[in-house]
Amino acid sequence: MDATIYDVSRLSGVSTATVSRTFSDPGRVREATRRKVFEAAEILHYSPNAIARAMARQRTDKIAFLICKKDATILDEFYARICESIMRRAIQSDRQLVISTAADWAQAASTAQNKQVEGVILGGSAQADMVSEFQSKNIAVVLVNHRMPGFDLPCVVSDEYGGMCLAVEHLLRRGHRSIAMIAGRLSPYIAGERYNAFLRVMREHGIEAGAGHIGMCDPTVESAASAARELLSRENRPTAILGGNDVIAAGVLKAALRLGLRVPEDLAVVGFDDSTICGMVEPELTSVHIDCRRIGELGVDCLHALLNGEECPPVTVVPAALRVRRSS
Amino acid sequence: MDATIYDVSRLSGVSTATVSRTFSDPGRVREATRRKVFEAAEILHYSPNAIARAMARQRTDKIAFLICKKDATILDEFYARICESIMRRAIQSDRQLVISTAADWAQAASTAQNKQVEGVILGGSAQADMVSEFQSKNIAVVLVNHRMPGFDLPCVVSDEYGGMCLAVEHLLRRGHRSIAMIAGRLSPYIAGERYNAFLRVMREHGIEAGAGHIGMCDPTVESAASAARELLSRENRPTAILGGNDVIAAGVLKAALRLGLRVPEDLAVVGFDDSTICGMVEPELTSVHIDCRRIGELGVDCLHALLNGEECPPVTVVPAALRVRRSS
DNA sequence: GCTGAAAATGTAAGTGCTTACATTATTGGG
DNA sequence: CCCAATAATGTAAGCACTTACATTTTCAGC
Repeated sequence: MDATIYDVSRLSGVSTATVSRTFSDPGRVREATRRKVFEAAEILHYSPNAIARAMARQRTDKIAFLICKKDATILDEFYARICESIMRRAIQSDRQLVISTAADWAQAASTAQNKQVEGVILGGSAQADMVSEFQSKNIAVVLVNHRMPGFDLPCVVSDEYGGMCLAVEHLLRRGHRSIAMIAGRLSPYIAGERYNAFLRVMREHGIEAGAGHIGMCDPTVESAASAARELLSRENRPTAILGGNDVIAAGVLKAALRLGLRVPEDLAVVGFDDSTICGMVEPELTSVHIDCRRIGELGVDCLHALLNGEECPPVTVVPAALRVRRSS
Repeated sequence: MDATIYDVSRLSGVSTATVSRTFSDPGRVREATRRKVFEAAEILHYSPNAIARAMARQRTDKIAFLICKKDATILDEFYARICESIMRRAIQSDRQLVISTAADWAQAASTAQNKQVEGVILGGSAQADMVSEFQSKNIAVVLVNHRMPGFDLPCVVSDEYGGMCLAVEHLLRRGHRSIAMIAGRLSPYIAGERYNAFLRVMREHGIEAGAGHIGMCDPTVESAASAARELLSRENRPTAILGGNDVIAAGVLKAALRLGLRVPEDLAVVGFDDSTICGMVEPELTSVHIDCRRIGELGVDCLHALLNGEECPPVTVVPAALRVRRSS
């Protein structure tokens, strides 16, 4: 049905090899020949068949972005941003991108196994067996927003620790002494970093933060709101609350408003991720900005390097920044 | 490097044809043979090479979801939801999914041309030349959340018109007479449907809605807020405002709160899309729920039908529903 | 105009699977 | 126990490219 390289070869009067070269390495054929070939191709509506090319070349130039369902989806703005950025960068690097959710991890793995994918970027907390499966299939793996000690995988993460430090220091500078934190059920790695940073900065300033300063909730506004209500109805309630992410912070805001507290006068609220939510709520949320774009780009770059046998730093940390808004 | 069908053939003592059948149509080989083959495959870590299979079969079982950048991204929760759903359904239908943004429309097209993709689902307002290009390449096209009169393409859309009717009727029932609408720069099709529905229902109730009842803004909270401020500072300000989507509604909410208006007592606000924003803001937003999940599923099903040469309804309308919350 | 190196092109053997067609094995009646 | 139908398997020709290697052209320098 579609024209093949043979058709073009015949019409243009050159060999199939030359046609092939004309398309994959135009510099190697003489100007005049090239023109003849393109002309014939035009007439026949020919365009190279990527499948056949992949077959002959033994490479697909295809990479995948896998999001682990447990703590992440494309529905999370956070991962959506990373995804966007990966898409863009993949295109720049002349690679096709396949996106998949780990729900179909089996499928993802088989896609990969079937040699359709040369490397994968794993977002969210990947599982060990996944990773080793990929490795055994000789598929390059890069971790994004996650780390797996023990596995020798390049990873690019945001500076969760530093980000949290910024947030806490900001609140301390504003005079807050009684600061609480409400953690959602984020991935262990992320949660750990933030938690440790919180504790350390507090301690550095001579404040011992105990269990009374830590709330826990599901990653929904309502759950966060009730956790906040709980914290805020205690004897000496905190004057500032750090949300594990912006959704949680929004929940805190809600709880505060319902309790008649003014934000930021009576209670300062700080979120994490700097998602669009921050601008939606009233007052706007101060939040720790994560450079998702950069994370995605660097993820692709790492994979690219790996696939080209180049060096690639084992850990890349993308700096976080604090976006101060009206809620603090 | 990887084991091929030949290796398995040799080790198991059957022909390559039988090995092939064992994997692609196990029912056609005898139990005993099948076992032998699987055993050999296990030992050799063999798994079929999808590229080669695609080459031989002349089909890839691959479809694409293309989002048109102009008025949509994966960053829009709306499209993210559709995307998720398409992913899921594609997997169920044993099809691989490629996702792409129309920014790289050229690339998307070439991917498709190269015969890697048998059909595409176009999200957002597709362009005519795109579509005809696909059609000329004999690639099946399904439109999602959009319609293109003149092109004979199956499309699945949400009942924008009906959804808006629900919203307006709800407000009228609540006693509102002076209802305004703030439209963002949505795609012409969507905006049109909603606008017409608004006007019709108003007129049906004997209210002539003129330019004074229509605001326009960019699709950002701030822009929406200032548009709302403008409407609300007029002589006889509206008692209810319909946002073109939830972001806009959130902006309206902000403007109202800043002007000291109570919601819903002084002003009712209704959004569109029923995104997570609705739950984030205070008070929670009443919004028209769009069944993104269903849209995605039906999109895939349509494409599936098309590819199998089956019948497929030219237009599928997914009903919308009103989620009443505290803001109205 | 001749020569040899470099550039351009051609030849043909893969790449790993599917499948039409040919061949062989199985089996239920008679 | 044989036969024909049917099931199971085998043979080998694609599928549309790439590329190592062989051959031919080109052309600068003499």
